[in-house]
Amino acid sequence: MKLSGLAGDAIMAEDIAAFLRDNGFKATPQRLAVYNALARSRAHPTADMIFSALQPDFPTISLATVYKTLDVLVRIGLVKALNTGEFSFRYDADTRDHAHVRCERCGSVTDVFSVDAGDLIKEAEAKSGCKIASKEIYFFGLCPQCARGGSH
Amino acid sequence: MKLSGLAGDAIMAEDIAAFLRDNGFKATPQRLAVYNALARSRAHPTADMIFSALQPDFPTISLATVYKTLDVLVRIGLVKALNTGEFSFRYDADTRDHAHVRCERCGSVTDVFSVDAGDLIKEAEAKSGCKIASKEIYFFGLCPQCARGGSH
DNA sequence: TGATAACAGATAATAATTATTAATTAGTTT
DNA sequence: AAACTAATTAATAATTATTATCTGTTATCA
Repeated sequence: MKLSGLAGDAIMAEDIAAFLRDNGFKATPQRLAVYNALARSRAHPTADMIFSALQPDFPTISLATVYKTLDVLVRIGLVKALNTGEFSFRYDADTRDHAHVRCERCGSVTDVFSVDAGDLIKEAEAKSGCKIASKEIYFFGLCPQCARGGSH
Repeated sequence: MKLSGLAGDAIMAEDIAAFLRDNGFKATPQRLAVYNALARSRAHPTADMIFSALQPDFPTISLATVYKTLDVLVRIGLVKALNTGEFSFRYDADTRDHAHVRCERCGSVTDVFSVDAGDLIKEAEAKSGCKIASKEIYFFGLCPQCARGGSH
């Protein structure tokens, strides 16, 4: 089975269920709920933010379940973990290659697509002698709102 | 006062002391020791690793002092904090612009210099509408030793 | 040299994440 | 469709990284 990973062409819940099963995991309501909450959001939420967002519909879900589910989703490649230098990890259901900007005023994290990094990986391999599989690019500054001077 | 930030042309301990004072901080033996331990290392150590490395010479230093010192050093620009997606922060006394590779087998973090493909920041600003001040690039894969097949 | 604000060290507190465990459930087998 | 079984959940305890507090000490400067 193949999944696009494109936020634009929405991944269906049924696809996610099948993909979990294909990878030897059970497709539980909790797992689908965590994935859907993440896919629905553009805020790159933390585990705790996802936990809070699920409270209305899944009042009995445990924070530990959210953590374990995110770990599973990252391992099977449905979700990416972001480390923007904050107190905790953020997560992104959009697995397309893209960079992120963290706003140093309001703390928001914005996507940046099509930053043409050329063949950074090839270049880095040549320079370092490492075998590189992936990369992450983080920018730091002000989001559009904060840059315009601050209704924060 | 101006500091090069170049690991190659070694920053003297006396320079660090003066730089701390210029920025309104006291130049204590503990602070110089933390800076020197970091500058001496190429391993991008965590606070705890620095704390351990200082035990022989500073058996009474506190882990909290190491954390507080690193915070000061980062704030005055003598040190950079790295988020390589691990459990904790790493630190680098080499403040020149460069990327890092984390080895997914042995956990080491390797420097990669001169991978700067064009003006990523300008491009990202145009694409995202953000005002960007800095960037960090992280690669993930295998370090030279592990890539060669594993004396880990 | 003495005054004083900044600092170090000890330790408690907090926050994020992981481990444990007993009860439940998804997916399979009859 | 009912039973089986291993995976999973929820609750909670434990762990780990980091920060705050507080008291005695020290670097700096007049």
